[in-house]
Amino acid sequence: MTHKHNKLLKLTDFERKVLEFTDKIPKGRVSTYKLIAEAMGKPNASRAVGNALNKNPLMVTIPCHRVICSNGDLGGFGGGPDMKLKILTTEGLTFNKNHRLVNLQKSLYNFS
DNA sequence: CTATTGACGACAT
DNA sequence: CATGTCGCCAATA
Repeated sequence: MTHKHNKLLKLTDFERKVLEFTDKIPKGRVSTYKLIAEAMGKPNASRAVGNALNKNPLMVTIPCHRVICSNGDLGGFGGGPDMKLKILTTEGLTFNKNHRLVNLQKSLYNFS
């Protein structure tokens, strides 16, 4: 614990904030990299948001699988896109043949 | 300080 | 719809 990996304490403010928002997304709903960036007051940092999530795939308690692309596309995932799809499907969401979330608007969680 | 690297996004083809 | 290009941004080397 002392010299081992305690990533939690190495988080930058930006990363911590991203995880805070992500943690608010309820099961069965999703948000997007873009929306989180906007919620943070940095509307053009969607890419950085994704990178922040990528750095912390170890945070099992935080539902990073519920963050997808603005166009409904799946987006990335540490455990692989197939796993992300499987989890979200289990949570009640549906994706079409083009790996796009069906009825994105309806599933979007509103921050603020 | 500069360069590179991505779980992105908007647009053009 | 699929793919490519370019702009953005924070973290790292």
